[in-house]
Amino acid sequence: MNQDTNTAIYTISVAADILGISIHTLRMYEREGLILSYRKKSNQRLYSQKDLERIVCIQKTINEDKINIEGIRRVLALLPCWAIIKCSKKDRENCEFYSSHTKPCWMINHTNNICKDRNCRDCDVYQSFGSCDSIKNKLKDLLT
Amino acid sequence: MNQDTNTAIYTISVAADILGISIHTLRMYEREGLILSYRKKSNQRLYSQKDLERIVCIQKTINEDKINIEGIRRVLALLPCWAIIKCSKKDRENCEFYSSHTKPCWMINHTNNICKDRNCRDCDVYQSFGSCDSIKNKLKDLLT
DNA sequence: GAAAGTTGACATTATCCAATGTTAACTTTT
DNA sequence: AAAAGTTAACATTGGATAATGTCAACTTTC
Repeated sequence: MNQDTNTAIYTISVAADILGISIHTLRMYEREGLILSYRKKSNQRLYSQKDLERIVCIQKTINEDKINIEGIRRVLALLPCWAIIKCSKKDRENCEFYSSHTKPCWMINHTNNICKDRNCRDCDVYQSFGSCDSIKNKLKDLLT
Repeated sequence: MNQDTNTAIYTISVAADILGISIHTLRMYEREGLILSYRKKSNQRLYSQKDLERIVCIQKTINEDKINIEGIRRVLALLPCWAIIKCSKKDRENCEFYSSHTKPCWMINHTNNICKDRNCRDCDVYQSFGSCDSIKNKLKDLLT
């Protein structure tokens, strides 16, 4: 029985070691809205295998594709979450993200709509970027 | 009777003067796929008022929003042209862009589909970025 | 025919920024 | 109690890159 790739097991220093980067970088990516880490009750970060893959993907985008962090954030901000999780007209009206375009939805505090009780880390929207293929594929799915 | 803002009247040096940038920059933006200039039969570039607005928009995105050129190109590459101009299944199959995600559609040579005879400069897809508001609005229109 | 346009290549410059280091004050884990 | 985690602020560094400049060979406009 394999360990679930979704289970957060690595502490920040272990994750940094595996990835060959510094813990600063991991915290920066999170501060910049590119990743969300799992937090224990004590607020300690933990990373899953899937998290690591996402981070590798981000590194590739920065170092090989040469898109800067602000650019990546804007691309992520284009994910049409409302269509992905199928939120209602009312939900959209109560969503700060729906009329914004500089930050991904998971960087916004949702207090008054369908996302209130959802965990962004587990959400399809956040995970659209996880496998390193373009979010364009997501758009293709959604647009006939 | 006002001059049509779509009419290309400024040569590159005049446009550069008006914008306060060098002609090199204008050519670079074009080489990078951010803009398309009108060309006379002799291949000389001409710019319209609308072109200038688009360029101001690009400058803002680079200098104020701090997205680098590769980032802008990727954002533009996310425009779902197939949904905007409503091309057929066959058109999509014959479209190099549909399965690419690094370049805007207008950077790709269309030889075998609906875009073959279209002028990208006049196309809704290219002009989605013209007014400096996000292409997210375009996605909102398209995704209910 | 002079001025301004074209492409392409190569160089430079000034700025920016991703990544890391360091320190401080504190909390949690082991 | 030591090791490792947390946030926050500030500094540094190395490399990238947006923007210009220049030169060459040529064409078009005026």
